[in-house]
Order: sequence, then C-alpha cells, then structure tokens
Amino acid sequence: MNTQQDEVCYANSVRKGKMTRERLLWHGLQLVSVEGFRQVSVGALAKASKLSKSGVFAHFGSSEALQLALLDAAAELANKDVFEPAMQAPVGLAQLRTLFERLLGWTTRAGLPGGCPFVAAASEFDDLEGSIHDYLIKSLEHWLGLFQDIIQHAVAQGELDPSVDAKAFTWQLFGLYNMHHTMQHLMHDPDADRIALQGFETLVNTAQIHADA
Amino acid sequence: MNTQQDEVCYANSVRKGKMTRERLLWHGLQLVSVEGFRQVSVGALAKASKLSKSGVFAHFGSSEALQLALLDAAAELANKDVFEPAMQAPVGLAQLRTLFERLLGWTTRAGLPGGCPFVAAASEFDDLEGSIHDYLIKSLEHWLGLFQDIIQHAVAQGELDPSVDAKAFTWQLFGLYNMHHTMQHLMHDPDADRIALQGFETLVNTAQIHADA
DNA sequence: ACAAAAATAGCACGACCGTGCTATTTTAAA
DNA sequence: TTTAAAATAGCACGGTCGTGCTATTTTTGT
Repeated sequence: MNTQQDEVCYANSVRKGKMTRERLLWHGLQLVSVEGFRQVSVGALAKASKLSKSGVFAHFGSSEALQLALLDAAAELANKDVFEPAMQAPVGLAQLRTLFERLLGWTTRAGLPGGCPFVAAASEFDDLEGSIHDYLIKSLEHWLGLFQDIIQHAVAQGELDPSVDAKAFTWQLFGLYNMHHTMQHLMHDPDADRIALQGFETLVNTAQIHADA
Repeated sequence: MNTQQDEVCYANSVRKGKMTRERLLWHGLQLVSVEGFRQVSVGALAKASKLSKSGVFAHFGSSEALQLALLDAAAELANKDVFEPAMQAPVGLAQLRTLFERLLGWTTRAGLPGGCPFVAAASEFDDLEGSIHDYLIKSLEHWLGLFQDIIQHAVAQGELDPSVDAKAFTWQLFGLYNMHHTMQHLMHDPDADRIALQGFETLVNTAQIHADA
C-alpha cells in the first residue's frame, strides 16, 4: 500500500517531503490514539507539527485522505511490532501464542499512549460509509485470516483438536483483545494482562480437550 | 395550533419541556448510535429535532451536559431492555445466561440502529478526562459488579465450580460482547450471534469442569 | 381572562473546520 | 550557479461549533 518511486538517485532518494510526511503521521498517530480519528483535523495537526495549515493539507489533499494515511501508518506499525516478530516463532500453537501476546499492548510499545487506532476506528466508522470504513474491513479481514491460518496450522500439527472452529476461535481471541483494551485504557485495571492471557489459555485448553459443538 | 391535551393535572405535572427533552434525547441517541458522541452537536440535534439551536441548548446548558444526558438515557434503555427482564429469570446460571443473551443486540431491540452507545463512548472517551469519562467508569463498574454477583450466586448454587474467577469470567463475557458488536456492525457477519453464544457456553463449560489456574 | 413562568426563537460573537487560491521559500538537478 | 520543481506559507471563503444575550411565544396556575 506504500507508494514508492525511487528515481535515478544514488542512495539519496529521500526527498524532504517524505520525511516531513512521516513526522506528520507520527504526530497524527499520537492525536488519533488519544482523541480519535474525527478529532484529528488539519488545523490541529498543523499546530502539533508546527507547520502551516496549508502545508499539512498539501501533504494529503483532503481530510479523509489524511485519516486514511494515518490508519495505513498504524497498520504498518502493527506489522512491525506484532506480525513480523510473531513470524519468527515456530509455526502452530507457539506462533499463535506469540502473536496474541504481542498483540496485547502493542500500542504502548509502538509509542501510542492512548490505545489502538483500529479499536477506535472500528467504533467510529462502523456505521459510516467511506474509504476508512472499507479499509477497516479489509484490514480486519486480513488479521482474521492470519489468525485462522495459524490456528489451522496448529490443528494440522495435532496441537489443537481437528474439530476446532477456527473462525470462532479467532473471534474469541479478538474479543479478548477488546476486553484487554478497555480494561487497560478505560479502567486502568492492573489485572488486564493476567486475565487476557488466562483467557487465551482457557480457549486453548478447550480446543485441545474436545471440540465445540 | 396545539389544543391542550392535558385536561387536568392534579399531581400530574408533566410539563411540556419534559416531553420535548425526551424527544431530543431520542433523536440524540439515534445520532450517537450512528455517528458517535462527538458528532452530536447542538446544531445537528436542532436540525434533527426541528427545534432552534437555542431551544436545544436551553434544555441541557452545555454540550458536555448534553452528551452526559444522552449517556444516561442510554443507560436507562439498557436497564429496561437488559437488566429488568433478566431479573425475572431464576437466579444463578439461568440468570447469567438470560442476562448475556439479552445483552447481545439489545440496541437493535431498543431502536438504536448504529450500535451500543457505551461501546462507542468507551473508545471515544477512554483517554479523555471529564464527566463522561467518570460516568462511563461508574457505569461499567456497575455492570461488572452485577455480572460478578450473579456468577457468585451460580457458584453458591453449585452450578459453577467454586474456584471460578468471577472477575475474569465477567471480563471474558464482556469481551464476547465487544466481539459480537464488531462482527455485527462493522463486518455484518451473520455468524455473530452463533459465535457469541457458543463462546458463552464454552466459558461456562470450562467453569464447570475445573477451575482456571 | 390574566399574570407569571416556562419554553422556544433570534441574533451575535469568536473560534475552528475543510479547502481553494496565490505567493514565497527551500530543495534538488543542470 | 542557475533554474525548475517541490515544499511550505499566507490568505480568504463559507460553514459549523459552543454559548451568551434578548425577544417572543406557549404553557400553566389562579
């Protein structure tokens, strides 16, 4: 999804605009994380990045494009911090556990103090049509598919019962992620990690002992 | 041109303002459900209810008070549609199941097309301080406590294992609620009900067979 | 019927919104 | 160094925001 046109330059293809754009995305993600997408206006981002309003606007072309770019930037962060490290783990159940463990609190590690942009966007844009809505659906489908594939790997390796409903399993894991997010950011509950991880093991145990109906 | 329909009012002091206020709250909840709290402005609500902006404003006194009133109205709806019916069920596991079943999709029954105002508010206000934030926390604590009490009733009746972690159990149920919400409203997945109910039974089974560590 | 009170409307203010336009500065290629 | 392109700033427009003020209408109690 990242457009990248390397011109004839040697090693020096980094135009200044690209760097500024990344700075803008960084400031924007901080805002998104705390205030939500709809509050990230061109003006607010201009103030946060000490650029002029028109300077910011020129980078994205529209307010919706800005929001989309922010969501895309968040996805890239998640890939770096959640997906890629989990791909290092041995396939199957171990990989599933690693993926889930890294999912918990990835925003904190990524420097987003206010929580997951996708969680925020999911409730902000669920009933609104537009490019953000579409991107959200595709993105969530991608992550759901990722989990389901790994679960089926674990089944193939005999780590989980063959009758496991991969889709249901995946959604229940995402439920735990949501729960963890609310416990952590709204309630500031120190048990959030413990209960989420415990929930994961509960689900795994159930999927090992016998199948769901 | 409205002739008085209030013939006599002894102790019946249903002033007109109250009725208008309720109409405003109803329109407001529709907006909240679809667009989120921050999008429910005085002006937008005025347009939706065909009142003047000042007319709307006078009912609440501030924008934040309006949002708070909307959240409170949503809580009242939830009480009527989720809590009160569940209190009719026999205490213990049956009551827990009834409560959870009524929780799923209560907004649809209550006429809120865009989803649960509390789910929306939880991600909109989790990192923002203010009266909404405080109300959210108190409200969520209330519901969590309600679930925990019922779970402990079920334990006392021998329907669940004594070593069940009521808090963890409750949070996992709320995770299922969140999951169901996203499946339903963002993904339009027809399996949402099935998977949520299946998840409930999975949790109950686990809590019956043996305790979580 | 009438006066008091409540409910609603009208208007104005400064602030911010998104976005188009032009002007200026900064950067990169020649 | 010159020059074209890229990046940024400045300004203006119509809108909406929340909220204070006064005016008007409608409802209510007597």
